[in-house]
Amino acid sequence: MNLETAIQKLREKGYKKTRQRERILEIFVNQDQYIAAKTILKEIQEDFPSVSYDTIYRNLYLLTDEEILEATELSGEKHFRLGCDTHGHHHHFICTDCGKTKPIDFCPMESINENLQGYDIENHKFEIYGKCPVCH
Amino acid sequence: MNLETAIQKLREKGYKKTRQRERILEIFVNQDQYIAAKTILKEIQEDFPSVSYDTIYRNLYLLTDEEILEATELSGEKHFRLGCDTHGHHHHFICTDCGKTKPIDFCPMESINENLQGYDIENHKFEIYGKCPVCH
DNA sequence: TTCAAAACAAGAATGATTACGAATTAAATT
DNA sequence: AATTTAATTCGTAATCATTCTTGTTTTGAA
Repeated sequence: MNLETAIQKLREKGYKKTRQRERILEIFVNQDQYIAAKTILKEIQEDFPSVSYDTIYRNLYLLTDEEILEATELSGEKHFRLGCDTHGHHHHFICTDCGKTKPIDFCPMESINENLQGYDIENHKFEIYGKCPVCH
Repeated sequence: MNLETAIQKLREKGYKKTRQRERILEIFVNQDQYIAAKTILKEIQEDFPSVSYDTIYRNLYLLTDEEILEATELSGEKHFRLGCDTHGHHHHFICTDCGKTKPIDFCPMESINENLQGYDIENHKFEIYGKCPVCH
């Protein structure tokens, strides 16, 4: 997903293009890793010293709802990354040092052969943690 | 894992048997589900009105470190449950209503066939969320 | 240009979690 | 049983991420 596509996607839903929102998107487009909200805040503040957490969170959640970003919880903080829609549904290897990720196409739900009759499955999470080749 | 085994395990490591700690363990021994820290606090307060969060968290983390409990993050709060060491390594179905769990023996790491050469795998998480038969 | 909806800023509020000094308690030792 | 000491708890304050409130500004369409 590139910047233009994302902004177009938002525009179609009636969301406006703002400089802050664009800047937030830029950060994600340039980095293939999960990023914490406070890290985003710091980066944005370089261009807009007065952005508030409110703006950051509002946008991160909006972008997540619109499936432009994906969210996960790492050590008690929500982290976000650009959704790799080219892969469709997928999971991640996540580096516990640098936060960089590697998409994993394998989905356990395809192979699972457990009796879950009577259970209403809504969602699932599969993540592998460790050190990427660079940090290792 | 029963109460006596757990306390014995702690004693061997030099940890003391306290009434608060015993009471926390009791709660987990009697319930097969993930429980939030604040729920534990409330229950303990019935017997010890003056317990503090410090005591709760200190013990929950101690028990988790000693592998008597398992922890996971549900909707922004840490939840704990008794580790089912009878099953060895396993995963869970977690009911998003009542928090009750069903162990899942299937482990995706056994079936995965992804090229992760160069990656140092430390850990993984696989959880299925949904409604259990009772809540469904 | 005008205007309403959307978005933002500033800071306060919330809620989970952690930290800390003083007091208490378990368990080993005398 | 009394003493010792290290672990543990209590009470409270602090921290940190996140959410909320209110007033102001910006965007994009008419």
